Amino acid sequence: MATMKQVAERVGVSTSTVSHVINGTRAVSEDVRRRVLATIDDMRYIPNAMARSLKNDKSHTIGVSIPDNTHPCFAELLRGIEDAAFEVGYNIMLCNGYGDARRQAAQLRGLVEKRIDGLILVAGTARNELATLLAGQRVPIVLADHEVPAVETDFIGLDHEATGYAATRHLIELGHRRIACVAGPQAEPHSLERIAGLRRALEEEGLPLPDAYLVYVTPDCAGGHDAVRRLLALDAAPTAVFACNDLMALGGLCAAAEAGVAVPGQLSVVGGDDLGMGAFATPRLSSVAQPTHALGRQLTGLLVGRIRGDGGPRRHQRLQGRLVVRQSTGAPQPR
Amino acid sequence: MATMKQVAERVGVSTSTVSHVINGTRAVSEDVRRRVLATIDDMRYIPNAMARSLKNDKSHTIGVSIPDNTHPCFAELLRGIEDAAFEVGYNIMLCNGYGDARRQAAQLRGLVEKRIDGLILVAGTARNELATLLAGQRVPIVLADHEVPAVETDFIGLDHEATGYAATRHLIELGHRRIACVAGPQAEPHSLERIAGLRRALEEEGLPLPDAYLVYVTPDCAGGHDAVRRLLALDAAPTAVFACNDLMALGGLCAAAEAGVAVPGQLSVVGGDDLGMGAFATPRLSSVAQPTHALGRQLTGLLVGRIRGDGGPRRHQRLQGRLVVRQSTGAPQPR
DNA sequence: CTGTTAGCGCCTTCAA
DNA sequence: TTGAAGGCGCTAACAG
Repeated sequence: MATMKQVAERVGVSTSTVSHVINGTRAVSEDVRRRVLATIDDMRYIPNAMARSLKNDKSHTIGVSIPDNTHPCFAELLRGIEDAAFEVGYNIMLCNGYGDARRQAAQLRGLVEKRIDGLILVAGTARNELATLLAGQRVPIVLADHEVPAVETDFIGLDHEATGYAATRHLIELGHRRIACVAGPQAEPHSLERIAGLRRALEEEGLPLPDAYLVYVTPDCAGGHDAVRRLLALDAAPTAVFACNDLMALGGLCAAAEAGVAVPGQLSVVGGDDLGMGAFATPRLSSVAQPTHALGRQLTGLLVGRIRGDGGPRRHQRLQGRLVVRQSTGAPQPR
Repeated sequence: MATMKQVAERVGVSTSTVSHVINGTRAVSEDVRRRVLATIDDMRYIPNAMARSLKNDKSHTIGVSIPDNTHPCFAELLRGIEDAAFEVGYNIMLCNGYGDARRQAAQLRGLVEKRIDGLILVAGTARNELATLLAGQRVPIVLADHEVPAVETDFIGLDHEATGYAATRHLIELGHRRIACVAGPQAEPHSLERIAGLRRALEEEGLPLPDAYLVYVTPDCAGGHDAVRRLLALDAAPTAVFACNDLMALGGLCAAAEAGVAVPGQLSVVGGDDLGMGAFATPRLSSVAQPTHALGRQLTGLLVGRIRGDGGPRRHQRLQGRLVVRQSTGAPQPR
């Protein structure tokens, strides 16, 4: 691969002249300029960003650590990040942590070695283990959607509590009083926050949440299927279910159909993400849409600002979701 | 951030000694070794991989260019790539091209500037425009699932023709004779290949494919919904549909339900990816599962091999899918 | 067993 | 308008 030196030799000028032509950083005679440019083109010279980075201590690369890029929510977040990063000339290095603290630590270490300018971190389940690792690094970090207690830095997330509240409120207003909740693993902060919102809505109306109505499963279709199957088998089955995420809601819809339970006639189901395919489920899923893509963009904007030296107070913000009513929720049927 | 020089000064040795204890590349007295290590720890020194790369001309980073990380198939592919890359100590830089040749070209240029060691490229729709750009670069490239006519390099993809054939064969064996196809955009090579497989199966049985039975739409749920709605409105509606991908199949299921058409009673639907959520659709979707994760791993393995200097003949291979029969397909109902 | 030296490719004063 | 030279942080001969 051609280097700047080779280009310079071929044109018969010094490397500093070539450098200045490339970066437009000082006046160069039109003749030389033209010849340098022509030679660059001819030799297919492409500047070495690593060498450049070594000088100015900026890699124009940001690290992104998420639990799993395959999950639709993270995929959307990642997309928002990539979009915004591209616009401002940054590349992203992707790491999937899978909630494995050891793996995540190894990855972060690698990213720091490669001198990422900043990090967007979705800490996932392994968040506490990361605190020590992160402390004492000079790399700007923006926390996405998962707070890390011991790390004091910018945070932008979704308002999961409000999401749980909005979904439950919707069910209550339809007239439901026997409302159950399908939650992800107990250790998952999001589920916990959404459950808190549900509880708040329930308590406002003096409605109970029996233990049997709160079921923890894996946060995917299989988990949701399992949970709703169990709920429907209860003596006093619920008339409505709030699933903390759409994947579980979709699984729940499947379980209801297989049990011969009409949705929304005998059971209302509301999800919590508004994934694209939920809109085409049978029946079309009501859910609380989250501004995931916007979250990615905002995180990136904030991080790049910090990299460029924006001081300003630590930001701590939660973006609001929006209830989307479709066909999986309705008034409870009188018997 | 601490540098090697600072560590060396503090210990009272030369930088080369520090370098050698870090890399274990020559014998160092146990005493010095211990002191160096302690100081590294103390100063929180982390080697600068960029400086290292500048010397040995290897960044241990590979570029991944895909159309859209949000699409479940690409998400799964990406995951396979990241998994395999992590295992062999490589990082990945992700770029979403969105089928925009200009954007993709800009991204690839950026990746080359950052001196990626290799590239995994899913060329998407913009494949021809990339040919010139790629030619004349020394960067090893592995083509994933989309061949690029003018670029002669390794290729591993999925056997879309066989997928179309298998899905259609399944419908034929169930007794269907009026089989329609929901295809993605006409320009999309995958759809074309899958349609070719469908045609082969149809022709073997002397079955026709009327123009009205081949409908091109956007390759998502909305497209599939639209297509099936139109197919069901036909005078001679099909009794079975092969949707070239699962998203369209899911949309089709939705359209059938809304039209009051029983699946699989009055209409069989088979998809072509076997996304996770298809297994929990109503009814559970029959599909042709694709080894997407394995594809990602193989691509990475191949690329890393090339980076390390594996000669060997150019590889050109297609991985086979596997029909998964669930509940959305059945024998046509006699009337 | 350890240090000195010469770059890797680029940018950037300082001189001319 | 242009060049020479030093250095970013690290590795790898080459000497001791």
